Amino acid sequence: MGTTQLEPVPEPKYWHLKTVISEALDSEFEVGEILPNERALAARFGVARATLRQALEQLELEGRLQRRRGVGTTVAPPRVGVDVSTARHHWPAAGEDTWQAVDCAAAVPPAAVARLLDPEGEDAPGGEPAAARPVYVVRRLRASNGQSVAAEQLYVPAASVPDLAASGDPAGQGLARGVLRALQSLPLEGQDRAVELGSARADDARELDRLPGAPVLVVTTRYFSGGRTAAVSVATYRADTCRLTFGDVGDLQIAS
Amino acid sequence: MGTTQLEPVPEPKYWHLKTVISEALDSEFEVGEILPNERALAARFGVARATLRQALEQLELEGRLQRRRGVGTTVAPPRVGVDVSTARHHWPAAGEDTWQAVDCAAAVPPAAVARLLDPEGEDAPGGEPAAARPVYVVRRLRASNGQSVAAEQLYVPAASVPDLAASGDPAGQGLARGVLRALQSLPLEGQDRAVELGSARADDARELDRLPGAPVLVVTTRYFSGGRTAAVSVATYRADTCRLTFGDVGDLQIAS
DNA sequence: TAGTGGTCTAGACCACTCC
DNA sequence: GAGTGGTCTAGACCACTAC
Repeated sequence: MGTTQLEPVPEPKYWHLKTVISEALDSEFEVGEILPNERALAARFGVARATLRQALEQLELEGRLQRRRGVGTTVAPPRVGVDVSTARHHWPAAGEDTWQAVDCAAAVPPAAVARLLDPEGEDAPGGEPAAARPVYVVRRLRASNGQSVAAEQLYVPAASVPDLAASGDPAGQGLARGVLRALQSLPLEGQDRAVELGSARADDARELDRLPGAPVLVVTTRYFSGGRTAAVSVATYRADTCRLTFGDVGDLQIAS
Repeated sequence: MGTTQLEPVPEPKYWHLKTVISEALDSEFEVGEILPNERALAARFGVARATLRQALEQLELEGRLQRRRGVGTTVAPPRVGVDVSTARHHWPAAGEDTWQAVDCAAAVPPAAVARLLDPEGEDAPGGEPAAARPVYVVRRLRASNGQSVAAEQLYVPAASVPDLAASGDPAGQGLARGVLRALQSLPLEGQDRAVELGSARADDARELDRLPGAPVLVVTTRYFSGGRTAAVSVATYRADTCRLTFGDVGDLQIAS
């Protein structure tokens, strides 16, 4: 490309750069191939490194590139589709293949989650503010092709799993499985899902092998039982490598 | 906050800044209020403007802030939930309330869309490569509370709407409505949906009142009819202001 | 015209990975 | 230790909005 000069309404340099590099990725590079380093690329295009980085950041956001500190910038494979459909209502399962329970502890949920668990914000019978009531927090990881693609925290009020207290008090992974098992016995009356853009918290970022603040797709699910919100799941998916799919093909079978 | 010193494993400044500002937004600002300008904020926190901007960018990505050139930075209202559920299969409708048809033209679809329309990549009977066959491209806008939240291009192969050619050849909005009407008469056998992160193309950005490259949620829908993919919709939603909801509450009615 | 956010530069140093 | 991407600085100018 030699059209760097004479832009009548000059688009930003980083935007133009992004286009040029994107086309080069299509025609001259294979998946997994490593690009020249940022200083070399900046020199080649005659821009400051910060400007080049702005273009690379966009391409990484779009899932075209993958950058790793100390290693380099590589051409990313196409995003993997991960199924998050709600065709059949079901509780998070304990012995599931896609999700793996990692840990569980009792904790006070963040305010946003507390609002979902208890929209009216009513106090507990004892007068304790509902928002400050601790809940079980089950942490799970979702893998796909050996890669971690999502980290979830599942918030379960103790009231939703009353028989759990009787079964002693195992810790960590054992407790996680116990909570998931206890949920299975409840009648699931409906669920509710939302997807939005977020940035990875430090702990989720670590489990997803990303830096804190990396862009993620946050999937929030409410599970309804007994006329109440019995559990809330907040799952963060790597936005760079994932495409969330809602399979809903009806009576037709599609190859792909 | 005075814990700027003595970080044993110092987190990045912009990350710390983001946290501090985020807490300030919760406690000291109202929705719609304008913040001090970037130069003033950078001076107040003792960082370079670029560092401050990194924090603001993250907060904008999370939907906490809204920045407009020439105006300032304001506290954003909570994200609006927009329903994209597929509970009942249905074609995009012509006289719908949420979507408004804007335009229509015949064009060659981008390669990614061509692959969805024709997974086998088979040639047309005449020998013309299928990927180069033009399709109707209907552009629609989705508004919510007077704000444009999404821009869509709906790709409809001429083969999907055979009776359309007979009805003359209106232009623009008229053609758009004609294509949508013609789709209604087809039996819809299923649909398929995916959500991923993208950055706004220049034309979509203009219609969404954002800068090119702004983060968007891209919702791709395939409509199946007659054993084929009869149409493909690519809708880009403003990621900063939107939360995509998949209402699927079953037999339960939830307030909120 | 003044003030805002958006772009860009040319440096510097740090954290990390790999050899 | 060499090389990578990540963070940060202190400037500059531009495009846009509002008065």
